[in-house]
Amino acid sequence: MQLYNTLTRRKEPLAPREPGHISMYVCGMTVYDYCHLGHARVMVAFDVISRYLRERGYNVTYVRNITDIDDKILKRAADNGESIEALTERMIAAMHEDEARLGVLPPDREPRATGHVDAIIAMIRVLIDKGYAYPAANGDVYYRVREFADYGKLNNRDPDDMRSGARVDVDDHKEDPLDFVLWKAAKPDEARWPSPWGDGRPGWHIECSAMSTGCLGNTFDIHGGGPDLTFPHHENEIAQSEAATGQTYVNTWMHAGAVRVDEEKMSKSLGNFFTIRDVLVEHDPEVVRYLLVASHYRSPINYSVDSLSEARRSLTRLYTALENIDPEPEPVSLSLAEPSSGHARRFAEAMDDDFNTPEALAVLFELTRELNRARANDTADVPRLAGELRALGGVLGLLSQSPATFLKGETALDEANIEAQIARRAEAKAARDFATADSIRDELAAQGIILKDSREGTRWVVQSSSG
RNA sequence: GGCUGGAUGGCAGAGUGGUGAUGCAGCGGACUGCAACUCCGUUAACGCCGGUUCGAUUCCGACUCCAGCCUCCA
Repeated sequence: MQLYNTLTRRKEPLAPREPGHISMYVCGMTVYDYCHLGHARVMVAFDVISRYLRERGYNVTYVRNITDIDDKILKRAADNGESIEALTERMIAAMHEDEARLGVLPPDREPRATGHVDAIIAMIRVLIDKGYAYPAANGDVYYRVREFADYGKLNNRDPDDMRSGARVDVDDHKEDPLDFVLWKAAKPDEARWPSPWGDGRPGWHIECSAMSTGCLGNTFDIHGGGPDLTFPHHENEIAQSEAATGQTYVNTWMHAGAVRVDEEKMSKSLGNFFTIRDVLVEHDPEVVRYLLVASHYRSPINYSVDSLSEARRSLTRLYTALENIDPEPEPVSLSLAEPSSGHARRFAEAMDDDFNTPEALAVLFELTRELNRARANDTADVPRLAGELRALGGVLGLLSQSPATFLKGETALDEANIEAQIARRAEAKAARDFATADSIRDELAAQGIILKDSREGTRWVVQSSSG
């Protein structure tokens, strides 16, 4: 397998530290608000990655943290007049709900910053002892960036070129403007933990260093996150972790592409974000997931109503091929490490190449065509092909619902009435009263119900208003 | 200004040194009472200028434009 490594800026063969086992840490959410589509992209991207690695035979330990103490959380809780804990618990529950609806499997571990303050303090202490950090007079503790020779290696940045003051806050308490905070002294009435440097709370970057190495060891295989985390967050994680342990922190850095709206980056700070739950009011979660998987995980994608309806039409083609399979699709065991069929092999080749999901989807469509052909000819391959389509789709977290559910939607339609209309139309057709038959079909069409005649009778699907 | 990445047919989106991505849309045909679904066929692309090569969309260089990061952000 080949994985693109942000650190080296090229694809490299996957070489797990421990044969057959992959340790993966992904930066998760700061839980002060609902998740938006940018979060969805990261969750889905690494969900697909972990699913595929497992399908490929690796034993994966997937850790994704929750940042549950942070300036934005303090502010939001105060604005809402609720406790920090009430806010974060509410948002964590919402996040779990959102990801479940998107078909994202839970990570193996979900450590929270507030649950690892001891480990954070211990790491800061090591950094101070080694001369990489210093307590300041105001009670903060800072990381001494100039002390870490490799600083900037992830982003190809030279500290000497990062003109102090340009966009970095000049802070009297720092020795150097590039230094960043490891421990933040608590102001009166702020949430606090005791520490050797006074009451306070962890800085943002240090929690990931402490939790990732705590869960996975000083060196692990894959570290992932959103596109905007490469600097400074991940650069700082490297500085902290490698200074503290003296070992390589991460072998492969992986970053998802940005989600844009109207050609502008979607972000909380710009306020142009769509929350997952808002989008799911109008759209099937699997359509959203399809949209996210239809582009390579590193490419930027533009979110729009049009792109969603196109995703829906594409997914409809896959589900249509699986509709009313008789006999039932065969359960297929894929064994993607040594694929048996041509489709599985090409699917695996695509995914082996840095998780090329668009190419993998192309294989699903080719399989779909073959399945449709087999159905038209009534060949014995139908259950096997259908089972294979389902199984390969499942690796991407797609095709998980029944075709009828997807195609007919969750609408509160009176199915008995629809069937009665269809029966009435069948009678009219039998009597060659096509005017009546067509008017019945038109009436149903006006309600968004599309009829499809076949040898076995008439089936119907709902044409989504959103495409 | 610095650092990354990108520019592919009407749209979305992979990929490749010489032949078909794929999906949606279009066109022709089959199926159908007519449609829808499906199938068969088909149109159509590689930002710009140089270089390497028998041959470049693919490799190299310049240029133009776009995006992300450099500030909390997934």
